[in-house]
Order: sequence, then structure tokens, then C-alpha cells
Amino acid sequence: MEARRDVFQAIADPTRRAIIGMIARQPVNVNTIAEQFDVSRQAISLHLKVLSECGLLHIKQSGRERFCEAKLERLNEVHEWVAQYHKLWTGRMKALKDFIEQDEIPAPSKKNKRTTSKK
Amino acid sequence: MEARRDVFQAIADPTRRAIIGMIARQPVNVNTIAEQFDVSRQAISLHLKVLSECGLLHIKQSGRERFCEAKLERLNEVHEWVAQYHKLWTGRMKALKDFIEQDEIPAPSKKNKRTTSKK
DNA sequence: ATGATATGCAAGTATTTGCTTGCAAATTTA
DNA sequence: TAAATTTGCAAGCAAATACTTGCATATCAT
Repeated sequence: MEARRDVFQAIADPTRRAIIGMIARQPVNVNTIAEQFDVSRQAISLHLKVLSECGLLHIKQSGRERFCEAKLERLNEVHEWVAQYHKLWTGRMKALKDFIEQDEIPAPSKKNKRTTSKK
Repeated sequence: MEARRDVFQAIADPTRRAIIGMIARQPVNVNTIAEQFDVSRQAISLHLKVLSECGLLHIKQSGRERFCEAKLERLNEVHEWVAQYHKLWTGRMKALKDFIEQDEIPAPSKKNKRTTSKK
């Protein structure tokens, strides 16, 4: 039973990320997508289902074909999650973080490390 | 056998994302992390192992304790992957994308749809 | 109509996950 | 030194994944 089905889970699979890359700019039909990979058409179909279920893609039926259109806005959840940390590992925030973790005053005086350093 | 072990895979699990949130600003030892969750300490230990194996966290031994320190820079891979699409779903790029997909000239003249529109 | 094309659904399988419980090892503390 | 604390490792398990192959169903082109 498909339990979790969120965007993070969806993009965890490299094949699914590749699929998103394929349809990011314009809709592509199922078979065309499947032809790009070594796995069976069915396998791709399942990946499309996962992407579809978490809203990352939309399917537009056109006759007997189905065009998969990317819904990139859904990546916003990931974007925001990463962005909150991005501030921490870049720029001033990173300097502050390093300063705190270093647990040492970076003053131009002599070193004053704590005695916690093990062997 | 642990096959894939990349950052995308690592952050796919909500518990692991929560762990990252806990240690993002300062290192925390294993038991303290485990106490925050309903699962067993072992389960958390496994999550920490996954995070560690993909470089998202670093363990600093301190006596019998182990402090987990987040290595947020590793999220850069995710950040960049999402960023490339971020441009597409926001701002001018999005307008361009929509324009292309719409397959129609948005001129103030009369509609001029192609004949491809299926029923 | 017929055959070819584009897909979905179902069943079956091998792997991978996420957890648990039990036990061992290293480190502190009393 | 003995008891308590902090973890890791190993074995076992159920559920979720990622794939396959086979078959059924629309649609399109002849």
C-alpha cells in the first residue's frame, strides 16, 4: 500500500528526476519518455504514476496518447526546505555558525582551546 | 545491500529531515536526538547512519557520546537541482514556458489555434 | 473492419526500507 | 571496581519499492 507519497519521496529516485528533466520544458507522451530509459515501459509508467500522485506532473490525454506535463511549482516545497538551510551554509550565517561551533573566540590573541579535546 | 545512498534519497525520509532540522544549528548527541522521536534508538541510529553515509552529517566522538553535526553544504546538490527548475516556474521564464506550451501567439489579434487541438 | 500503436492494469518477484529486540563494548561515575 | 550511561552491531520481520511479463482496451491509419 502506497504510504508516503510526497515530493521529497518522488524526487529521491534518479529515474524520476530524469523524467522531470525531460518534461520540464514541454509535455512529452509516455512512450517517448519510456524510450529514453533502459527499463520497461511499465516501470516508467509506475514512475509517472508516482510523480502524478504527488502533483509533480499532470497528464493530458490526447487521443490515444498521454502527454506528461511537469508541474514544477510543486518543487517549491523542496526549494523552501533547502533554502532555510542554504542561509546557514553560505555567507554571514555560515560564519556565525562556524564561530559558534568552533566554541572559541577568534580574537587575534593566543589560542585558548577548551580542555575537551580528546587524545 | 545498500545500493543508492545519495542526498536526495537521504532527505526523502521525514524523520531524517527532522533530524537535520535538529542538528542544523549545533551538534547534538545521539540519545538526545533519539529522545525526540517515537521510534527506538536503534531506528534513529540507522537514520543517522544513512545521513552520515551520504555526507549530510559528521560524527564527533566525545568520550562515550557522539555528537552529530550537520554538513549542510551537502544540500547544495539538491539546491542546485531545484534551482534550475525554479527559474522555470517563476518570473519571466515561466511566462516564456507557458507561452511555448500554450502553442499560441498571445498577440492582441484574433485567436489562431492550430488544428492539433483534439476533441 | 483490421492491424498497428499507445497505454493501463494485474500478478509475481527480488531488493530495499524502516523498525524492533537483545547483546556487547567503551566510558563515567559513585 | 561495580553500576549506570551511551552507543553500535546483528538477526529477524513486515511493508514498500522497482521491475517484469502478459493481457486487455482505446485509437488511428489502411
